[in-house]
Amino acid sequence: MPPAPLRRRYSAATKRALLDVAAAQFAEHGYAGTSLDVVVAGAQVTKGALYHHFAGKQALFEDVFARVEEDAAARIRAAMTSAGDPWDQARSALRAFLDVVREPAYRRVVLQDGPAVLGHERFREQEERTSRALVHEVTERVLVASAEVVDPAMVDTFSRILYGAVSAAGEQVASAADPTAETLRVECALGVVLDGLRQQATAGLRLTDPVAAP
Amino acid sequence: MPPAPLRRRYSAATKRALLDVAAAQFAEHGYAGTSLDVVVAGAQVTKGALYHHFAGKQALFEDVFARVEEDAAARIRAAMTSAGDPWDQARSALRAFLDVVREPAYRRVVLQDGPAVLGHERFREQEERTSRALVHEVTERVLVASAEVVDPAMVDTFSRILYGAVSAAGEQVASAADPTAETLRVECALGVVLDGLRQQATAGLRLTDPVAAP
DNA sequence: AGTCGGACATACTCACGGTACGTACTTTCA
DNA sequence: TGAAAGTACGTACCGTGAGTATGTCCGACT
Repeated sequence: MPPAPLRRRYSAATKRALLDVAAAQFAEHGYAGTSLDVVVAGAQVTKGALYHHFAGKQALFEDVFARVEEDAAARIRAAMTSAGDPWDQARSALRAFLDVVREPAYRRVVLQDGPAVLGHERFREQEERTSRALVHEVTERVLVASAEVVDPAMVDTFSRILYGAVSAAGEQVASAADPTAETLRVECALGVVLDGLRQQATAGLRLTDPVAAP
Repeated sequence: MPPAPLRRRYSAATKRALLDVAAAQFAEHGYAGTSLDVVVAGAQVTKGALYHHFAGKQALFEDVFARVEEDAAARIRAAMTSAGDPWDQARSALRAFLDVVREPAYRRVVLQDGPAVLGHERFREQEERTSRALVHEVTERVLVASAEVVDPAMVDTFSRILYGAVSAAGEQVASAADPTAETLRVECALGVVLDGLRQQATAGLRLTDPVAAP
């Protein structure tokens, strides 16, 4: 059965087809539950094509991972631009994230399989360029607007902790029986935390690096 | 009462040997990187023994996972009993957790491979009985000591968020170039968050469920 | 003393990731 | 313009490793 000559000419199309099918498979069945035979069959090609475009299963997953993360970050960023006040920006970003984290694809690829497949090292590298960068950005604006003294190292530490808190909040919302109700609770709880920071801000908080400080 | 059946004792020994070897392998090479052939060879038995004691690779991992988590929770709990004030308890528990999370075994088995292998569902079930229960306990004591009104549903939401924050903090410490220095920053950052809560507590915080509230 | 069942051992299957090699089509260049 | 080089796959195959089917030994109970 001679394959359609049309497909041969556009290799970018086959690569995208592979990525599309792989993304759907990884999202639905997870990394371990996805067979490359199924992927290539779904993309109407063979393993030769797959291994021509990707170094292996892990590399394929990494590309899918990056696409999912970038897409999510873009949407959160879009939902954030409107507000002017850093606190409002943080709040709208949180809301957008709580929406994103409810999608099965993001949960499966990024939160569930991501760390195990990529390893902590590569996982963090990937995050650094997308969602973590976003959280870092928002955190920095909030902290600068709140504290009198803000050390860059502390911004990093703070943003990572907040990122963990927000991720857990997202997981909580996503797995709740009533996600809408849980969203309210989560926003309330995080609101209390943020209010706590805000109160300290008005009291003249100084966020210095305890290591560098004399 | 006649002495313990000899048969059973030998059987228990082989099972423990399998668990020991498996724990070491999973901790060092991860779930996917661990071969059952290596495990049974290390335990001086064959696959027949393994599949007699465990339903499969995943079940074996789950037992290892439970052991690692229970061990960690026990150590944290032990480090916590001394202090009397809920805030101090929370602080010492945090410190103990930051130690635990720096161990490769815990990082690999629980944080990295856990969610992917067990799935979110079973992962949460396992957590519920150990570390999460601990965090929930501490959170409840702190909140009850702080707020005038505390809704149980909010305690759950709060503890999950705090758990995520602490986990991220642990990850941050574990992967830092200078873990000791990063520990100081993390404790400082989390201290600020806790102080924020404490200030609101003295101001008469009421932590009601926004869903149930009229 | 039989025999029943738990605790393994042995040998095998099969799915799946990865590789080696061949081939058609395209581009390059003398 | 025609041959050489390179691209973009297809085909056939291998090794590994999880899981299974079946046999067997031996302590325990009747």
